[in-house]
Amino acid sequence: MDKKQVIKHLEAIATYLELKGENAFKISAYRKAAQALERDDRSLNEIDDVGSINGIGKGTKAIIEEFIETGETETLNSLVEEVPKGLIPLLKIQGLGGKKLSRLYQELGVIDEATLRKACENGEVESMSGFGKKSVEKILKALDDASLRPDRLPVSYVIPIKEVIESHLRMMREIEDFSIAGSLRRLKETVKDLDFIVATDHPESVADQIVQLPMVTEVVSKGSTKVTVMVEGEWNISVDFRLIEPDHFVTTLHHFTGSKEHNVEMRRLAKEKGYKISEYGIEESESGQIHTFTTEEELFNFLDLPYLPPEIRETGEEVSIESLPELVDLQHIRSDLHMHTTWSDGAQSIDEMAEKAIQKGYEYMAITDHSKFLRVANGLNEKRLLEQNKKIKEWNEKHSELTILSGIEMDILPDGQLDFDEDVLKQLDFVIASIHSSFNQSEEKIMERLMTALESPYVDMIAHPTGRLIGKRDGYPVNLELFIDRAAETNTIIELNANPNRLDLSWNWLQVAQEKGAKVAINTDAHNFKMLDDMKVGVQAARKGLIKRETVVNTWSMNDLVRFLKQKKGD
DNA sequence: GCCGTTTTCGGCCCGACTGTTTTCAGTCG
Repeated sequence: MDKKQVIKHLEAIATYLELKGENAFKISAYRKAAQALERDDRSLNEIDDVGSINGIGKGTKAIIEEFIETGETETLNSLVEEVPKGLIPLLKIQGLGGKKLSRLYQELGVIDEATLRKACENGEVESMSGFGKKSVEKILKALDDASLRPDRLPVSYVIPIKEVIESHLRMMREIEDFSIAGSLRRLKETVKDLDFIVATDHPESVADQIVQLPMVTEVVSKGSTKVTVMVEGEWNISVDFRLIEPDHFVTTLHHFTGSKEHNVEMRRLAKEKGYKISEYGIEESESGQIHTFTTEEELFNFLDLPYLPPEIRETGEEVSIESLPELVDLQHIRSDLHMHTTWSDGAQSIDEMAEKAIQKGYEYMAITDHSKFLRVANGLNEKRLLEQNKKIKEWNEKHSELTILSGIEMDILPDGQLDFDEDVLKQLDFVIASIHSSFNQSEEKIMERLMTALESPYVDMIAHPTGRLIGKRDGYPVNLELFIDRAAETNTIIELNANPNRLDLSWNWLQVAQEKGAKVAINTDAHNFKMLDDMKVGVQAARKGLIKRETVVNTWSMNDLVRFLKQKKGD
């Protein structure tokens, strides 16, 4: 029995209560209890008395204890008997909440997708009070779309959509300021929809322009302060625009950046101090005076909080942080240590990549093409690698504004061997080891492969440690505790691969890595120069894990990095 | 269902929009 199971059980109770149309506060009490348990650092065994946790009272405590003891609870069992299981997925349909669904069940006998569809089609739903023609249309459409789309979309899918929308908003003259908000601004790995906050004195006109945008395929709703549209692509995604007066921009942005838990904590804190927060400002409860702000920094400072960047506004715990260490920021980045060129499967030459790195203000960078094992990527053999090495030396002699480190992204072979011998690796400035093959091996075998790389004094960094592609594949099985421990002990750098498909290692494990003293590099793994821009996404992901500037080796000077790498080799 | 030196009852974060109503409940973020 572990904590996750208990959390799931409490959440299941909440969902069933919702379907019963129970009191909303009762439902949220169960959800709060689940969250409280999740947020507690301790494992289930380490918690003496769950009742002592804030948010868990007598009732929930009894349920938790019953569940731990017997693996089930009377509460959920009777709920399951009362409420048909098939109703649960129907809660996801826009516009159907617990109350309405509960009525559909009780009055029409709707118990699952099929019966709901039938009740819509034969006119029963439309004839119910509170429902009408439009409700039926919406439900039917949702039922048709439901199977087409995953619940949440990978961040790599939505970033380009966000950027196109931004380019249109930038051209609208009546918009004073705008920003992405919501979970994309917090850089969740997957998101449900997009939220934009738009400051304007002409909301009607701007709303008219927004619904005319070329990517908009459907207008879901259009009011004086909010417009919701659908954007079709491989998957459909809904996009909200909040149109607000410029004075309210910052408080609205904060509000809709969330997370929900963050907002709840902020409001609680504000209330303690005698204020009331809404998207329109912070109101003094006594006098009714409303404060607005020009930056989010001001807003946080007003409540005596340090500036909390969007990425860390997740669990609500961040609100009680007393002081925040200096987190890594895009401006701190001095290099990119993982990229490819036309020598293997990249699209640009060494010169072109270097040119771009100079434009970004980097002081140094590493060229790390694939090694010979990766034939599909035109991996370099020893001869070509040393040729490239020579070319890079020549480049460095001609240029003073940037130094290129000669590197390689060397495969860790399926049998655990490294693709190059030590006498070759010795001649390089920066050696990356990574796995691109045999993902389906056992965890034991995968760990053997990773350990070989970690133990080699010539391997400086492990790239994309789990091999995952967000929303597409899970990656190979890694014992991350073990991996991180050994990386920290051997001073092997752990990569945060900034490619939005990867974000590997993930922020939550990076946080563990930092605690254990491991060093991190944020790299783009660029295969063309546009991809060098992914650095900003990588930095966001790192901040989400509260990664400090000093933990990230590519914020260091080149001399500091070279010294660190030498030490590792025992020189 | 949880919580509390403004408390053991009556709040619980707050506001907008839709679709259905004739003033608002339900849903959503």
